[in-house]
Amino acid sequence: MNPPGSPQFQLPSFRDGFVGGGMQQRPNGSGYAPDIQYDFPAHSMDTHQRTHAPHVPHNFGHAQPNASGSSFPAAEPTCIPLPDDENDDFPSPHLLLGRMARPASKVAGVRRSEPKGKGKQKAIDLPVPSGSGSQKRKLSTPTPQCADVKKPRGRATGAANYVSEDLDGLFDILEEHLPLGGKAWNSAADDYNQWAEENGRPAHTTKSLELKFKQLVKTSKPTGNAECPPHIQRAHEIEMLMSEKAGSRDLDDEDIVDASDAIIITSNEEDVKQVNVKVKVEKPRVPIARRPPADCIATQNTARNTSQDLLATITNVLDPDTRRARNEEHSVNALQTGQIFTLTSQLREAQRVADDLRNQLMEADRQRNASERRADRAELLEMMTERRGAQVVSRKDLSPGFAPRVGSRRHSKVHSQPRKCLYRQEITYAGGGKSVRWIGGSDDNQDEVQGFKDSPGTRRITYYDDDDSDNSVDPIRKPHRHRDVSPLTIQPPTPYNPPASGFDNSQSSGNLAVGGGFDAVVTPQLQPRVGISLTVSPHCHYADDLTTRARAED
DNA sequence: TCAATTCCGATGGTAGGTCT
DNA sequence: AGACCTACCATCGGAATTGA
Repeated sequence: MNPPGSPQFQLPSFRDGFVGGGMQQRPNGSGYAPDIQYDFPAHSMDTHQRTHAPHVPHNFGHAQPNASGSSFPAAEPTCIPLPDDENDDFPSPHLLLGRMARPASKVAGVRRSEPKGKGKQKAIDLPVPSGSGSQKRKLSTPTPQCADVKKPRGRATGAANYVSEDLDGLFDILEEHLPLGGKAWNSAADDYNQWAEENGRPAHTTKSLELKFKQLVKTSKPTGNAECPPHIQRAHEIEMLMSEKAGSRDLDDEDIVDASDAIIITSNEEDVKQVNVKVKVEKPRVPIARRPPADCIATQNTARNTSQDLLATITNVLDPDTRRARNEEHSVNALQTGQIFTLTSQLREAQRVADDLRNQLMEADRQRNASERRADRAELLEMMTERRGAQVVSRKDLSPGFAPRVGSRRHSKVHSQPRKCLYRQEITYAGGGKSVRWIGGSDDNQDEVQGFKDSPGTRRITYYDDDDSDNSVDPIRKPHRHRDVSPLTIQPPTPYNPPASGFDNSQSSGNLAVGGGFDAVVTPQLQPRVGISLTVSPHCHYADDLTTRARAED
């Protein structure tokens, strides 16, 4: 027998028996493993117990350890003789367990192709193949090939501190992205670096930006100064937006446990039975309780008994009143959600109808404009035809497929009494666009009667005509007596009916000269009097005569 | 010079997915 | 259901740099 403290008495710990650490000299000299709990006092051990490992049951294994090594009947598993030991003592547990203990033959993960380390160990031990595995680890952890080139620790050379400008730019980008995960942070960091490049600021890595932001968020209040720095305040605001985006918020203790709702668990069996009923607690939709930082937990719950909090939370969850109230709240939420959906769909439908009506209005406006343009062209052709005296040309020949308009506000009188047209007026609007109107009789001052005023920049050009200008070669007429709103007053030349023998019917370009067999150029003259100068260039032998007659002034 | 700041690596925890 | 794997995150400490 070896007294405690002797080398023979020293036994390995249970862990050492499996790990293979063997027997080691303990610094305390006792030889007991420090991580073993003994449930009997040392003074109560008899010789038999003190001889053998106190943490091994006396009937542990196949044999009852015996110093003498005497055998027992084979029927007793405890009487199986032990192999010879060099110490002639109870064999070490690690020797016994080496034969008895076998690892489980069926364990999870045996189907995996190759053994891998867990978590970071895998990334450190094994090279990460490209395109698979952890991208994050692949970036941050060097592979064995490049493990020799150890990245220098500490701050990188040339890394500049954050200044207010950098923080403002970072806050702007974070406020736009509201990153919640790593990918979002990468995107935000890309934008920030792009912004930094444009503004001549140093770029930072994603982790640096994230660390800086979270460092600002968790900045504690300085004692003695109640003013929160603006950048920290803005960081808090952005962090709040992130929480809202994630559909979570911090919960105070009052939100978690309401003392008035807590129930008391007694030893009554009926109460216990009620409590033990399985309750499927529905997951709350919003808000989700978000775990506060560890330091917040430590500071807020320091004085609170954790078990009591847990018990209070459980009892609160299982409270029938609380459950009923929760169900009612869920019902109300569901009803409100349904109403919101209904209103949203109605709003969307109304917007769609409004868009359709707007499109129809625009289409009708376009059609109206096109019709007016066609009507103007038709009227112009009609007037030109009539003034040529070509009565043989019918209207439908001039405008095939276009029916004459009847009842138009602006042109009804023109159509009904085309010969009453006294002059033609072209209106060029300041905002673009142009309109042509034929005015005669009492219709010429229609705008004044209706109170219409020309907008600034609007220009009116009026071509005057007289009823007695039937096919007259003289193109010059006096300005109409009714009004002359434009400094340029031009009367179109009366079409010239060429003789049957070969005059060409060319027309000059522009609105200053129209004619058959000659070109007419009208030049306005404002000094000394308002008038025009008309130059006619005939294409025939009448040129001299026509030029002489046409040159006139009023 | 030194406090503040930044970066990096290490460590541990958590949650979700996969596999047995 | 449980073990394992993986990604992600928080935290800490050391080292280097920055700027007052």
